[in-house]
Amino acid sequence: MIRIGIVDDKRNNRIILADKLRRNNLFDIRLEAANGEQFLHKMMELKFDERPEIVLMDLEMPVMDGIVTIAAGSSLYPGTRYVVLTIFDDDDRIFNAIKAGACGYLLKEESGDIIADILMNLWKNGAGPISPSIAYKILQMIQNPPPAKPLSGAQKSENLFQLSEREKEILRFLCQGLEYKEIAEKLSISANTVKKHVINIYDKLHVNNKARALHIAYTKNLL
Amino acid sequence: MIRIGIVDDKRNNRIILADKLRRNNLFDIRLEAANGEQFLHKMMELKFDERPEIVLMDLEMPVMDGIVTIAAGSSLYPGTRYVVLTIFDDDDRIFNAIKAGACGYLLKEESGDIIADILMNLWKNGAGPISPSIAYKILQMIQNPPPAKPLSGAQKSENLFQLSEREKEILRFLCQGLEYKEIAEKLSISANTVKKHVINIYDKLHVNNKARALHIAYTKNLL
DNA sequence: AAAAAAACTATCCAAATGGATTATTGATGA
DNA sequence: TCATCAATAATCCATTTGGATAGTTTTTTT
Repeated sequence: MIRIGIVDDKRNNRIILADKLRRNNLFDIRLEAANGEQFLHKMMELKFDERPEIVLMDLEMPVMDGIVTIAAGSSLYPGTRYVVLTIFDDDDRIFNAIKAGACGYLLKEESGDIIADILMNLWKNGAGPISPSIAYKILQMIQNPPPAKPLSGAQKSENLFQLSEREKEILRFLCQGLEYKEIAEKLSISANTVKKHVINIYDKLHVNNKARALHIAYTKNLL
Repeated sequence: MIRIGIVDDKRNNRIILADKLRRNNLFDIRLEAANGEQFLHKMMELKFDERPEIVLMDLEMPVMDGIVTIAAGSSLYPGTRYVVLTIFDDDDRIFNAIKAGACGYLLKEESGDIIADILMNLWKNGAGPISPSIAYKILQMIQNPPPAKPLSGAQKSENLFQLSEREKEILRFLCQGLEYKEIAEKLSISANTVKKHVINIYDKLHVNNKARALHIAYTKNLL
């Protein structure tokens, strides 16, 4: 049984999808959530070996958008793979999702059998479902790297989490292991302010402690 | 009819592949070569509209290696697309081949039908053929760009800090943002013990807080 | 000029962390 | 066999952190 998570804001969609998957006895729906916030929260509460191995993620959601959710989730819980589920075959969004850490995408209309097939394949071979047009975009990206960028691996991830300049600055200090009051001194502000910034950063990254924030910072190149 | 070229040093491979392709009447094998040198020579002798539109290129060849051949060929004859055919799916070579100008990458074991399908698709849509498992590898390369390796030799920073197995284990949990008692639970030991280990880790890394320890862990690949 | 974001400051409180010290057990090695 | 070391565990104590809440002041945008 493959442990599956479903994130979609429409309750009906979740039910339909869960039904499709339950039809053959290969999938165990372990987690349902109506938005990213809820999803991350539920993931946190699950033990490692209870977390879904594959999460089907809707992109069009209120509260916390699917791409941000994948970015945060794939950093925090690398044992889980994310497959985008969407009604639109919109290359750009899917491409962004993939950069955020998704390993494939599926259209919602696909039949239960096809979805089941693809998920099985993902689980067995680690090969995610990727449409030819997406694969081609990826290729082009490698062959023609975006202009005026150093070809060294580090590319700035485009402010996926909407951190302000000040927040990024403080995140960098955090990564260096400075304490609130040390950062405060460096910036000539109060330690209370630093703390407030840090809490705001945690909110934006959807985490609740320094280690997790740094984990995202390092793995998503936020520095 | 799509004009095809096949470059492989094993005569037998060329024959098998040509047979696979000839089975349906879509492909016209125009050029065969046993190595890069020979391939480029034959290309030169052909008129523009006789040259293959797609070349299937083995990588493992004597005299002139497939990657160099693609690099040269794609410069000299941009009207021809190159698809790498190989038995190995080794990340570095894929990456190099693609940088050299290959527009797709196929494993030799793929069935004739699949190869035919993919080539047709390449011809019609310009979308390069990529086996799912290869596509996934490319994805991963994009998602985790290989860290620009700083120095030669001692890449395998073999336990530079002399951490014990237990300590490394605990360091990994720390990086995931777990607290002492969560780690304690996972390992079925006391939180006090975890704390002791953490302090020992700090000693070995010569740091005095979590953020600095994680900084070293991430930047020195201790995970 | 008004409204909306960012940045700044503060206080209270609970929880987590770090440091130092002491002690038992089992495994490894000289 | 004796010494050492890794792993285990506990206690005391000060400091740091996380969370909630409530403000003020700049800056930016509309």
